[in-house]
Amino acid sequence: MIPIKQGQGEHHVCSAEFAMAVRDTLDVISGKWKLPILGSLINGKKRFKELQKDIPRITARMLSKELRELEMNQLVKRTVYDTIPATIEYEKTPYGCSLDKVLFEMKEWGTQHRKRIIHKGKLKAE
Amino acid sequence: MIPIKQGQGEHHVCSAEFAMAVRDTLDVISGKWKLPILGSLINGKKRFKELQKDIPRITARMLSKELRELEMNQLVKRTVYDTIPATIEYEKTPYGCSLDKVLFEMKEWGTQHRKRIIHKGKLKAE
DNA sequence: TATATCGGTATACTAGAGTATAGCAAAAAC
DNA sequence: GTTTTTGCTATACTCTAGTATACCGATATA
Repeated sequence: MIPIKQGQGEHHVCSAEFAMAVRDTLDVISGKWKLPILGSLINGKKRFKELQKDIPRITARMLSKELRELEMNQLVKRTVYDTIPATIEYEKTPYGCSLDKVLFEMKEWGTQHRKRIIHKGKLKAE
Repeated sequence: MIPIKQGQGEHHVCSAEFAMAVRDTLDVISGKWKLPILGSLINGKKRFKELQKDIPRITARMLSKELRELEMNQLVKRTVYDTIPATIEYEKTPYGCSLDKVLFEMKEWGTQHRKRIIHKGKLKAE
């Protein structure tokens, strides 16, 4: 048995809290359709059917569900206009924009990571 | 029909590429155990059993699987020492540390988001 | 001989995320 | 009438992430 030892880690609460906070953010933006939806709303307000047309292959069920979650997290605002048939608009809130910094960092890292890893055939080239 | 219209969004390729890059990052760090593992490796090298002890309730199967993924993404390095029984050490790579900026932003946002949302009873208080 | 340790793998299961399809109410256009 | 539009919901399914449990070979320890 070789004496390999070094930094025999006490593991602090800190790390668990860190993980929780990161996971909270993760929960808000993960799911197959949240990013496409937020992406589509960058260009301004959109109605339900517009979002559907904008996001290929999304089902009404998923669009509805994800919009509801985004709304609960206050990233998206839903406005109902009393027309017939009902007009309902979705838009990114200012708070939703507070995520931009996070998303920007993730985009930067993801971009370079793809370049780095793609050569070894790990990521789907698409 | 009320003429509600404004920013009739042409939707660019840009947004899809953005979503892809963010998702690449998401794929690397999501999964139930990746953050706890990276957290445990902050304190230095660890052996398999040490990680198991450090991360309550993780199964050998998941630990092994997640470590393999982290290794494929070059965030973690696996070193085999020719002892008996074999000694195997895992450690965060310098490249793994390049994620720190992203994780920091996610932690910051997640922390304030929990404070913001918890009052409305959306997040599990834990 | 039996048991423990190390670093896992194999097999089978469960639960949750996502899909597919049909339908609804109310009015408008044909 | 019948069909179309809007913004969804209900039901049933599939597929994948994660869990539970047992086991492996080699060696050391009792």
